[in-house]
Amino acid sequence: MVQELGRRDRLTDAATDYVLEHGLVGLSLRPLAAELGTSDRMLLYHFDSKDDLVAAVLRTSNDRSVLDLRALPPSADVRSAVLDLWAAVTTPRLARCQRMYVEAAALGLFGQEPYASVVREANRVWVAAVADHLVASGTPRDRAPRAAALLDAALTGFQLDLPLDAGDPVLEQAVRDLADAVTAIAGG
Amino acid sequence: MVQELGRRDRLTDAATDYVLEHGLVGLSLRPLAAELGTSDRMLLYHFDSKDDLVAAVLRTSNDRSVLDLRALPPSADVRSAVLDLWAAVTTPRLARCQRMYVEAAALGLFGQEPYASVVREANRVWVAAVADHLVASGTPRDRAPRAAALLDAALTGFQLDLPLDAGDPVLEQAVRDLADAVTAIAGG
DNA sequence: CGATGACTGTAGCAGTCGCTACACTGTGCG
DNA sequence: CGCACAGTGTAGCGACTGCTACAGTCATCG
Repeated sequence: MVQELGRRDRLTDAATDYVLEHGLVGLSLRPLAAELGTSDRMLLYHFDSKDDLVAAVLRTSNDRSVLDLRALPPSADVRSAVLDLWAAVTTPRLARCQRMYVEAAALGLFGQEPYASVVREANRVWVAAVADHLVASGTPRDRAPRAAALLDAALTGFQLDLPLDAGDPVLEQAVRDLADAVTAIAGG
Repeated sequence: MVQELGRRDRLTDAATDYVLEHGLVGLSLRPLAAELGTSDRMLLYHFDSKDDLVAAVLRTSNDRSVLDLRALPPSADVRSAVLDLWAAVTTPRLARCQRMYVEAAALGLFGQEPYASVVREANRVWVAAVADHLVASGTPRDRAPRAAALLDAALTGFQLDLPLDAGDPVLEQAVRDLADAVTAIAGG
């Protein structure tokens, strides 16, 4: 039993990759287990229930997101901070995480657990990281929460429409408008 | 067979109410049919498949949203247009529709049909209605699409976080900031 | 009248779901 | 050694899914 302590952790990691690809909604233990080279029996052994596993996956994905976000170097000014954030968030790796976050948040909209509670915490941590990046890029600390609130909401909204009109020039213009808006909040 | 032409339509309406309440994700024909005083057998007779029914429900909900939105009287200026829009969209009746839209959009994120295609169309119509309201409230016509794009994204994002931090003063401040931002786009 | 077609109830199919009972392996510890 | 126990495979339970086959009931129309 010494084996490896990280058994469950490695399963969580692999499961997260799978769910990021396939989505939360149709998620079923048997196909997931098959892709992981194990069985549903084992997943329910290491996690206590499907909800438990889902919660772990959600947290792992969010940890990755926040890690990526905090790895960003400070931007030259607030305006480029927004543009850099948008660029980061549309990176395939981060976009997947964001997509799953949105999915989880949508499920949480109807109060369904474990989504609702995990999403609440995830959002708190994520917005804090966004605010920190804004501060590191020249936003006064007391303005950062307001700016981050608008910025986060708009970014989420953009991402929701992304597959609808990818590459739409109106969308790209809206991102620039958002950058100006955040700059105004930071500077006013 | 003369009976009433609106058979399917009345079912669609009632089904829409049910889905707005219970969400799309867990949706199952039998409980829905029970609440509607019929059977799954009948739902599949009037609609050809569950997907067909879901698409009808999605369209009905969106029609209601857009109808409500277009019923709004023009606002005094762009800034109050945004605030009025936010007020309208947080109305219980409209909030439910928006919530389901977000859920459908999230499902569409993974390319799942019929969500993806219906949501695309719904978004197009909705954003157009938002743009029209901005124009009616003093936004120059050529600025309206840009303004509506940012406004819609931010509103959607706010709604996604609404159950997380309802009544949060930061959120309310962010709405005012959004109003200023849209005003800047419209006026610049 | 008989026939046609819209509509509905019953009953069930084939499949999937999360989850569990049970037997088994291997390893470490006394 | 013998015991305990983490980990694993097999097999299956009961519930639920979308959907369908089939047999009917009615009003309408030739």
